[in-house]
Amino acid sequence: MSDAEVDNEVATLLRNAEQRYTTGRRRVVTALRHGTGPLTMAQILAHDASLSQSSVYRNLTILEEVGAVTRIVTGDDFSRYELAEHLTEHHHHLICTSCGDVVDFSLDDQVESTLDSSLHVAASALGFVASSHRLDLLGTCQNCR
Amino acid sequence: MSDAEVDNEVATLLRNAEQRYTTGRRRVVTALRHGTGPLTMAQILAHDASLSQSSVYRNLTILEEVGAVTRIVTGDDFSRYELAEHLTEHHHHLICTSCGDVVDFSLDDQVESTLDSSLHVAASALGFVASSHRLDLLGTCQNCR
DNA sequence: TCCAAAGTGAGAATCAGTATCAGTATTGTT
DNA sequence: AACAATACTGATACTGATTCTCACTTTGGA
Ligand SMILES: [Mn+2]
Ligand SMILES: [Mn+2]
Ligand SMILES: [Zn+2]
Ligand SMILES: [Zn+2]
Repeated sequence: MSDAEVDNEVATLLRNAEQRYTTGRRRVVTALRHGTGPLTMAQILAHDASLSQSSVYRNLTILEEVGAVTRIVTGDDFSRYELAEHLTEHHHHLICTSCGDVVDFSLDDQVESTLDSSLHVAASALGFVASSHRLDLLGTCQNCR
Repeated sequence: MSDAEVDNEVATLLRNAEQRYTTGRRRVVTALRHGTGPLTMAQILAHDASLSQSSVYRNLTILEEVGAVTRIVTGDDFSRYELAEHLTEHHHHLICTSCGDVVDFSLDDQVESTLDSSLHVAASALGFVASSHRLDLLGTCQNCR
């Protein structure tokens, strides 16, 4: 999805929720488009010094509510935020247990689909209706070795 | 692994770290053995009213450090704690996005092993040394439908 | 141009989790 | 058994990421 298409889609999502696509929100989306993984608040603010922390938090919450942003929790003290998968692609996260850094990665479509079907079987055995999965790889990144 | 074996193993892990296996720590381990998924602080305290919150937090941290307990973060505001996988079995979590409840589930060994090899391939392509994976299924539990 | 509704940002408040510390329990030693 | 050294406990204070508040600003429609 091109930058313009993402922008369009975010605009639509916000409009449908009767929210405006303000400059601040555009800047947050731009920040999230950068980087190789989900970003922390500190990273977002570092990327765009014109942003105010309280507004970014508020806008991330709204963007998440309308389905444009996903909040990622990895285990350290900070949440991380990324564009929702329907604006990017389905992917997963490599989480460095040493420095906490998070980067995206993807699996073959075939692995994904066999995984998905196994998951649905396991889920329905427990009366659970599955909507999505989350798969993280824990280990050590290149820098930390 | 039987109750006694788990107890033994936890005792060894603590001893090796020059920590004692006190009554309070035994009670925490007992609480974690109950339930069908990782437990929140509130659930642990509800299971055993004799426990004091600050000591349970401290002891969970120690039990995690010695490798007896794993801390799980699912996205709501509370951490959850479970016995480490080498004291139970490798498994994953169904997370209800409505009520926040978390229950364990497992996949076929075969699915696990093909998944693991795909993950290692993807990881090494990015200079990442993988040590374990984490797989959650998000959806709606039986109660919430 | 005006108005009403939505958004902003600086600071206060919240709250899960952590640190402190005086008192208690356990271990090893004589 | 008595003692000292060390670990543990639990009430409480503190921390820090996130959320809330509210006076002010911006936006979009009439
Ligand atoms: Mn996947
Ligand atoms: Mn697995
Ligand atoms: Zn690292
Ligand atoms: Zn539920």
